[in-house]
Amino acid sequence: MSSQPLPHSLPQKNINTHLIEIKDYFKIAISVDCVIFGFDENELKILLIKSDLDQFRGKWSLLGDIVRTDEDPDDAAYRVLLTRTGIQDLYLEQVQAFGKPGRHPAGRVVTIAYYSLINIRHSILKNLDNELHWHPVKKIKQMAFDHKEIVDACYARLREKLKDHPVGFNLLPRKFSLRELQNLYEAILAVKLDRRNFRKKIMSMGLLIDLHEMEDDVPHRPAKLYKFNEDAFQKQENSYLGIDD
Amino acid sequence: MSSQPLPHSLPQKNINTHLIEIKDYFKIAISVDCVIFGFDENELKILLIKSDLDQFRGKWSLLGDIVRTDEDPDDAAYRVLLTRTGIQDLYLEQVQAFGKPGRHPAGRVVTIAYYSLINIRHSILKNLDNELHWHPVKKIKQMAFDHKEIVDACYARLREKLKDHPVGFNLLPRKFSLRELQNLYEAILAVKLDRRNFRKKIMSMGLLIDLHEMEDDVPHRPAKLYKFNEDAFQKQENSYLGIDD
DNA sequence: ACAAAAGTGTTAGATTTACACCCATGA
DNA sequence: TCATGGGTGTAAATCTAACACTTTTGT
Repeated sequence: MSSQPLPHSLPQKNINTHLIEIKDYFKIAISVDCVIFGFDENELKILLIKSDLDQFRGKWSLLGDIVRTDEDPDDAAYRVLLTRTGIQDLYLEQVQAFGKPGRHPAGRVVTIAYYSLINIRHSILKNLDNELHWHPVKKIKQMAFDHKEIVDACYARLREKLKDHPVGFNLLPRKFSLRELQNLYEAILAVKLDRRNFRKKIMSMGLLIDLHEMEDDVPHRPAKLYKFNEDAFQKQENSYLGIDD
Repeated sequence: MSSQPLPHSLPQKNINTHLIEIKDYFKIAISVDCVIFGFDENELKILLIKSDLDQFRGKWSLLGDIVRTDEDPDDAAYRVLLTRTGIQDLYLEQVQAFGKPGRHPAGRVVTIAYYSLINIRHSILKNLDNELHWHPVKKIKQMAFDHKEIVDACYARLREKLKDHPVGFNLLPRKFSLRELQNLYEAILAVKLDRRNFRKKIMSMGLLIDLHEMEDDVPHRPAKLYKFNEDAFQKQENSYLGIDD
């Protein structure tokens, strides 16, 4: 917060004000890295791949790729996700860029981190992808590159998001019980929730459609099944933004 | 959310798993752009510069620069801020990357957006920077490049941040009255706040130190002056993270 | 004395939390 | 019939929101 004398040489040219030659700066590559969250066996998991780089042999890394010369980074992230999971329409959100020099041994690579929420059951992981595995988030200790830091940032973002926005549905199958939804919230937020209060809160959001179906093959009283009310959700988003209404 | 058959050609190589040649991808430049917030005349303002690029002649743009080949993007943002405002220690937070192809006329430039909070009075804007101006956020309609979009994203982030974190102090002088602080909150959140409730809430945070000084030269009853309690704030942050305590 | 903003408590309403019993199913 | 989790309501506590008068200063 302290004032400082200005350096003597102010920049006379600037990328936003003058058309300067930027070809000398084309020394940095851009990649995307995806933290793909899934929910299985009451645990929040992320999809990782084994790195073959010497420096990181045996360590796990995120799924990512170089952004092509004419590609929108968002599209690159969607491409990685489609290629690896086979899922086309999924929840994807950019988190932030990571660009410390030295973070990638192949050269200067600035990566843009995304997180994605998918239903594990919908993903088609090919056999040849036997280096792909779902890891419980809680158990991930170290990773290749700065990917642990990226995972931490994405997980923190997901937690914050979930507190205010109903994104959790993207991690569940189309039909789910309130218990499954609560397990999901408890796994992500790492807290225990009161069952009655949770149900009241979820129901008051008005985003569930009662399917009038029951669980099957459970060794106890079966639970009712619901689906997410996409239309009601869209309407809420719009009125929140002052578009509708 | 629908499943799709996998494309036939899975990538056999990947930037995170194999050491691939990335020199062919060195076609993209990285820049940083800073949304510098200041608070003056009870308005939230941002520091902008006139663009001289033909395409954007007369339009306002953010302060930014190319990230140097061996430079951490965070450092590049600090560099831009120091160079332009003369302020060394300031609040800076990365928001996200913007990288649509075609967003910059000089070529493919992916920019990392930051926002910064400064005390306008501490900034030293040099005379030769007569193209630099403070603009009320509310009045900014269009800008050069995709900078309006960047400003919107940074302003949204600031609003969210302010709801839970006491970052507003960075915009005020060291000594301030509760009225000034309330004006700041009202300007950023674009709401009217109840004076008594606001004071109660702020006081309950325990982050103000009563300086036992009064305003001067005001044509009405002078207000007490406070300063931000940096130590108490740090202690709170630490205990929240489970470090201390 | 007047204008202008500072300072200060209380009450109603809304939200959040804590908590215990009966029910439906499969084994 | 037993074990397991499903389903449900109420009361206390906390937080939020609404609201008006007196005080201090400069003019």
